[in-house]
Amino acid sequence: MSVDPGLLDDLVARGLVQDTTDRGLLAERLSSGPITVYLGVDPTADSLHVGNLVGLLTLRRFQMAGHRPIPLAGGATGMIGDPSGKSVERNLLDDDALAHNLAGIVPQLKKFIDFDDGAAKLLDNRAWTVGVPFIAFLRDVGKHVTVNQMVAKESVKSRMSGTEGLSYTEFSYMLLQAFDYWWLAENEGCELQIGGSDQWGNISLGIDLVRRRAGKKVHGLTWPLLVKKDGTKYGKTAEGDTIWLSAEHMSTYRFYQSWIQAEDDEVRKLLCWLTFLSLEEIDDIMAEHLQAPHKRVGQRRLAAEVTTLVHDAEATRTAEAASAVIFGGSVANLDEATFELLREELPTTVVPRSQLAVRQNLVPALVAAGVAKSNGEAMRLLKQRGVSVNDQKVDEEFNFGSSALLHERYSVVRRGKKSIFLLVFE
RNA sequence: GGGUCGGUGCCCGAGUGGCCAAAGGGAACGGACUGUAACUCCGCUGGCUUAGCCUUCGCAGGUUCAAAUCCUGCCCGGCCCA
Repeated sequence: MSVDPGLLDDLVARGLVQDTTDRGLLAERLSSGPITVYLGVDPTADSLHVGNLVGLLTLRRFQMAGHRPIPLAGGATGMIGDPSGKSVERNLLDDDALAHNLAGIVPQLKKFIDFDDGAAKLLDNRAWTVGVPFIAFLRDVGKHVTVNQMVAKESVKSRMSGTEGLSYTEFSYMLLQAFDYWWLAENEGCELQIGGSDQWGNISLGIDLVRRRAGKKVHGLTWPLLVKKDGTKYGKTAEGDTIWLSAEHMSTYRFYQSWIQAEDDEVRKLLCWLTFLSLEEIDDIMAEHLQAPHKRVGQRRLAAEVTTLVHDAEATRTAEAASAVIFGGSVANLDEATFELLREELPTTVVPRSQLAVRQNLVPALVAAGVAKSNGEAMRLLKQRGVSVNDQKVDEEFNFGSSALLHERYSVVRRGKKSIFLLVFE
């Protein structure tokens, strides 16, 4: 089977390479034939988020170049908690939570990788971890690693000098991950582990373990963490919410919008990292974007590509349609079918029609709909002219009379310019 | 272990008995501008049944008409000494 020899150069050009083990050796190995590459994802929540997306797509890039990917669900490591990049000790997940999280994540892992004809393999490290006796682990794994080595890792150093401390449990995390690499090297012929740059310490420890215990030379590659230009972690919307891949956690409309709202300076990088567009195509898009930034060509393409990848083309179409409606003009002329579509995409609150009869006051309605967190905040927003109903600015005197309903049941409530809520009276 | 300084709202930080829901800055949020942008400017930021009441200044008690502010104990951190 042949492989694409340009893979590593492409990854570098996309800015997806932070550190690698010996670059020359890795390049040579990658171009000489298919390699088995693994990416670990711990089930810390029941859905993946954008942070995981970079890794999954990178793994997919390896597959498209002819290599064999192993997405690894960290059922065992997820029970311990990785201290890397974490400033505080984490709560341990119980079995139920873990099973629940795995059930959510595994289908997402499958979505990005092609498993036909054994082209890839999905594994859970519980399979080879939970049954290992403690004494055996200490003898077979612990003996090959010095505490000096472990303490020298940045993730450990920062926690030891900080105020939070580090439990022995989390301290041991890197041994488990190293053990995974060793197991995969022995049993799956895995020769490369990839991950975010915060994983470098864990990956390199695994490489050492494989060399000492199995006498094999394996490789590692990390990409920079996805951060904004101000240095804060990406993966949050403007409102500070995590960008989830699951439609249950974040509607496809909001997912789409979170890319539309990307900053100009970040679009190119996001296109490189989160789409399979070629660099030439990306350059063309950016050139067009710079001609007329207000058209948001880059953001639109980014949002469409990523939404289609994570959800599907249909989700992209409805999100585009919803966006056009919401940001395109007055909401008053929309037909009923469009409202039913928006209903699925926007934060929607169903209000009993009986509330209309009592001429429900606006303030509690705003709180109930999630527009404001408290009556006080609702009052403040109203006072600042920050709320509109069906594109009409309203004040606290406003009531949801029948005149406020479109098609006799819908009211579109906006907070500021970008936050939008739908009320349905039934 | 001893000494010492400190722990205040989302974050930083002022406040050392009443005028404190607590200065100032950052961040967030709303408004103007704009490209669903950046920059800039303005407003605003505990809750409530709002002339008042409730919760909040590390935790638990206490003194006082009144405590973020004083006292006691405890927990946590910085620095110095051992």
